[in-house]
Formats: sequence, structure tokens, C-alpha cells
Amino acid sequence: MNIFTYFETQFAAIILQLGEAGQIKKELDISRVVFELPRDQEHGDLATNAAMVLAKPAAMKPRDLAVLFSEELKTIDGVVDVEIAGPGFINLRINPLLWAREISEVLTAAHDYGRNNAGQGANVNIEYVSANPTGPLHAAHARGAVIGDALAGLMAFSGWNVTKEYYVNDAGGQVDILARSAYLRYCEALGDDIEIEAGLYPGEYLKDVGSKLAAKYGDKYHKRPEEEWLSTFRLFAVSEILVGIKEDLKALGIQMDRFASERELVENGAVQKAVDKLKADGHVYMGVLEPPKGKEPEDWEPREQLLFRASNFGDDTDRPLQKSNGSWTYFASDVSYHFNKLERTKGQLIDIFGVDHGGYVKRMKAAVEAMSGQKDMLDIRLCQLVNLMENGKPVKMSKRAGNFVTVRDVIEAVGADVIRFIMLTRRNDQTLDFDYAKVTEHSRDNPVFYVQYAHARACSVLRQSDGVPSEVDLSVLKDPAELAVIKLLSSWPKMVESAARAHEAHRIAFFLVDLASSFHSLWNAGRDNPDLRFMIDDNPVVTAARLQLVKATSLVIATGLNVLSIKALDEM
RNA sequence: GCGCUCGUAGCUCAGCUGGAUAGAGCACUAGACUACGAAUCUAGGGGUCGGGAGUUCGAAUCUUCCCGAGCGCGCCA
Repeated sequence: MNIFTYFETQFAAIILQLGEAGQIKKELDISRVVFELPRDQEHGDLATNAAMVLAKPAAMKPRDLAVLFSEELKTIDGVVDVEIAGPGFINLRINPLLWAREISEVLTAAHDYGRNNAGQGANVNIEYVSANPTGPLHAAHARGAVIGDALAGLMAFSGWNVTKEYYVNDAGGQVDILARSAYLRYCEALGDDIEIEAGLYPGEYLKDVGSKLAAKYGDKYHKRPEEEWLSTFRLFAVSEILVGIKEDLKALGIQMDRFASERELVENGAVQKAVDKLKADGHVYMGVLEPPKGKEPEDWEPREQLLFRASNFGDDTDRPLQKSNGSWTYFASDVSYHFNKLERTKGQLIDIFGVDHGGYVKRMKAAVEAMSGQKDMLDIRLCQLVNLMENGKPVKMSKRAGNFVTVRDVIEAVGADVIRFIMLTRRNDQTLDFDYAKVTEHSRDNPVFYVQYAHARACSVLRQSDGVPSEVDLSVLKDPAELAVIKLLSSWPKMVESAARAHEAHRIAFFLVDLASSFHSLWNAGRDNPDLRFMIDDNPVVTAARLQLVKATSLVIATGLNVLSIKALDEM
């Protein structure tokens, strides 16, 4: 059993026992009680907030509770000292062997160390990327892609049943423009001189689509009116673009479970169905919106339209579902899409959006609340921009000219694993500088390298050994530098679980940097003091224990990287 | 004008859902290479957590009001 759960279990027994004895109230809620690593070494090996958290429900003073608890905690096997500190913290010092035994936990579970059941098999649907199918993925899409995919990996590792989903916006005006742009390229392929007018997509990538259209249809649609070819070309172009997007995702290590089509929702009446449902529940009405304050559009006219009562669910105003021409707004189809996801998932939804969709969060959460009847069925994580840099200077991009940097370009430049890790070295709502030079640099500055190097070093030791013995005396591991690594290793399961619950995959990346740092420190301690080297020629007992520690470290680093779908390197 | 996100060391950022004297890296200063990989490590200085008020045993974290930055604000997606 993991050391933290061990103490939490023991503590639960103590609460029960004290309750039975009438010394404290019975059935106190101990869900907020935690045993954790104190930041400060002076505070011992483990600390608990139990006395402070339980003071109010127990109607006792924290210090008095702490005294009661500490008497009992002292009797737990392996506890060597208990002290009460500050406002009521209880600090435990424990036999180093208890820590060292954590290594056995790691080695036994191996690549499943840290796997947990926080999700208890609940379904969760994570929607990410969802870039418009009008061109290849560009670099900016990579962040949301990685954040969503890493979160999917993390939650799957933590016992959720995850569906990874991409919403294809193949129904709006954007894809008409795509079709017209493809038509031009089609004409070009048939030998016409073309000029790409403003408002169409100028990208070279459509040449290929044009040639394929020419090969398939010959001159059948050449110089024909738009209504003859538009829907055909739209379908064809979207499908071609999606093939490319799927290839890009695959190159990034991403395999979606489902590509959901907006067009299908509109065509099979799902939008109508979702709106009808809202209507039946009284969340929809015909009304007139106030013009937006401050920046009033030139062509504003008050107009009666179909509105969703978003303001009943925390949004600032009600939101239109229908355009003036009678077609659905993007919001309406997205409402139906979320309704569809709720029905399919029977569990929580997570959307990964770019910051530019920040204004959309309230209404979407409002809609999901209205449809599900529950708050918090939808979590939306916004991801901030990525600044592409080359040696500290911004990489120039002109989307208008169609020469933006694609995901493919970046993968070819630095590799998918580097992208995946770097994208997680900032919280999702912080902007991130992605510098081609820095992310491939072999230095302490580069977290990917730093973590991979730690793994490679550990592997190097293992290669030079005669194998890791299975029966060892772990009590010889008691140097502070060794214990520091072990403590981090044993906090891995806890860390994974809380990161999964918080929907924050970046914590994994930060943990790995910490672990790498701690391991590098231990390594270095062996340089200053030969007694601390992993392999000691005339001391097979110590060597054996340390090889297990090295093995455990490499396992946890590899597992952490694996959760993020990054391959650990055995050699640099 | 309103809303959302953010503001933490000179710089780049963490801070485990309210815990102890706020932590890393870079940079700076002083050290460590007869190497289980020095592509690294050790030590040190450096903070009114944007500002004020509030909530309580306890606030970077929660509430509120200011200041500043980014994003968004009917019939684009």
C-alpha cells in the first residue's frame, strides 16, 4: 500500500476508535484530512492538517485534537516521532525503511504504478482540436491538441472511460468558401489562369484538391453555375482536408475516437430536436435583444428572433438560436452537439477551447446546464496562445497570404515528443513561448531534455549493472538525497489522481521536472561523495538497494511520459 | 461600457482546490570535472504574491472595489 493511503487508512481507524471511546464526536467527515510531504524538512517526513480541519466539526480546539491524535499516531508501526506545530499541524517522523519500502511498491506495479481509480469507470467526453476543416492544422492548434490528448491520457490512467472527440464544423459559410476556393483550383488544374479573390483561401494545399477534382470530374463542372457544383465540391474538399488533418494528428501521436459532423446534426434534425427539448422545458422564446453596449454595430436593427434563456443559467444575456434567414446559428448547432454528447456520454463533458472562444463559455455552460439539469456537467478549459520563436525572435506569419506555420512544419523541425512536452510546461491559460532553438537545446533550460536525460542516465546505470536484484535490504537507503527521490516517487500516485480530478495535465510535466531534478542531485552527490554512488564495488548490499532505486526512478519517469504519450529515451 | 482570463524574485514560471518562514529555473556571486554520462551539480543574495478592504485559527488561493495586460461582445465558426 502506498504510504499516504497507509497513513490515511490508519487515521480513519483512529477516528473510529476515538469516537467509540467517546473522546471525540462520532462519524467525523475526514475527507479533507490529508497526509502530505511538508515543504520544509524541519517539519518532518509527513504532516497532517487533521486537527485543524476537524476542529470545527468536532467542536474542539485544534491543539487539543492534535494532542489526542498524536498520542494515537505514535503507536503506528514505523512512526518514530510525532510533534505538534504551529496552529495544529501534526508532524511525523518515520523510520526511513517505510520510505524505502515504497520502492517495492513501484517495482511491483511497474508501469502501472500510479494508475488509480479516481474516475471509477465514469464516462467522460473530451472534445479538442476541432479546427475548421478548411486547411491543414497550423501551429496554434497544436497546444489545444496536446492539452486535450494529455488530459485524455491522464484521465484514462485514473480510471475514467474517456472518449476523445473532434467536432467538424462542416456546415457553415466557411466550408462554402472552401468549396469555392477548391473550385478555382479545379479550374486551374484544367488549365485556366486563375486569380484568387479576397475572401477565398489562398493556400497552396488546395492545388492538390483541385487536381483531384479535375481527375474525378473532368470538365463536368467547368464554368458551370455554382449551385451545380457547390455541395459536391464542399463535401469533397472537406473530406480531403480531413484526411490531412488526421495525418497531422497521427504525427502528433493523437488518435481520435470520433469525428462528429456538424452537417449531419443539421441534416438529420438534431438541431431541431435539441431546440425542441429546450422549448419544451421553457428555456426558449421569441424576443428582441438589446444592442451590445459600447461598440454598437453599424447595421444594428432590433429584430425578433428565437432566443435561449441563457441568462437564467448565469450568462449575461439571452442568446440567439436562429439567423435572420431562418438557418441555425453556430450556437444552435453547438447546443445540439452538446446535447448529443450528453446523450451518448451519460457523463461529464470537457471542451478544450482557444482563448478567442472565451466569450462563448458562459452560454455553452448555460446550455448544458439547461439540458442536463445539472451544474458542472461541462468543464471548458481555455488554452492561451503559443508564440513561435526562433532564437528569441518571433517567427513571422501571415495568415492572409496563406503561409502560416503548420503543425507538420513544427513536427518536422523538433519532433512530436518535444512538442507534446513543451506544450505542457505552462498552465493552459498562460501564453507560451515556443522557441525552436530552445526546445531542442541540450541544457538544463530545456525541460524535455532535462527529463529525458534523467531517464537516460538511469538506464545507463542499469545497463552497466548485472541486472537489478529482486531481493534487497532497502534499509540501507537512508541518505537525505536518496530519501528525497523516494519521497517524490511515492507522491506520484497522489499527484496523478489530483491532476486528473483537476483536469490539469501540465502538473505531470512539472512533476517530472521535479523528479528529474531530484535524481540529478542524487547523481551528483555520488560525485562529491563516492560512498553515495549507485554501484559500490565492495558493497553488493548497498549496490542492490540503489539499483532498485534507480530502476524505480526510471519506471516512474517513463510512466509519467507515457501518460502524456511521450516516449522515454534510453539514450540521448 | 460589459464579460472572461491573467498579474507571484531582474527575467520565464510553479504553487497539489484555504495551511506552517511563498518555491523552481535563468541571470548574478562563490564553488565542484583522475566522468557509474559535468549535456550536470552544490551554496548564497534577491519578494509589501499589482493595490486597498473583507471573510477566519490561517489568504498568492475565497468575496468586493480600484489599477494594468490579453481575448470576446446579434444573423463568423
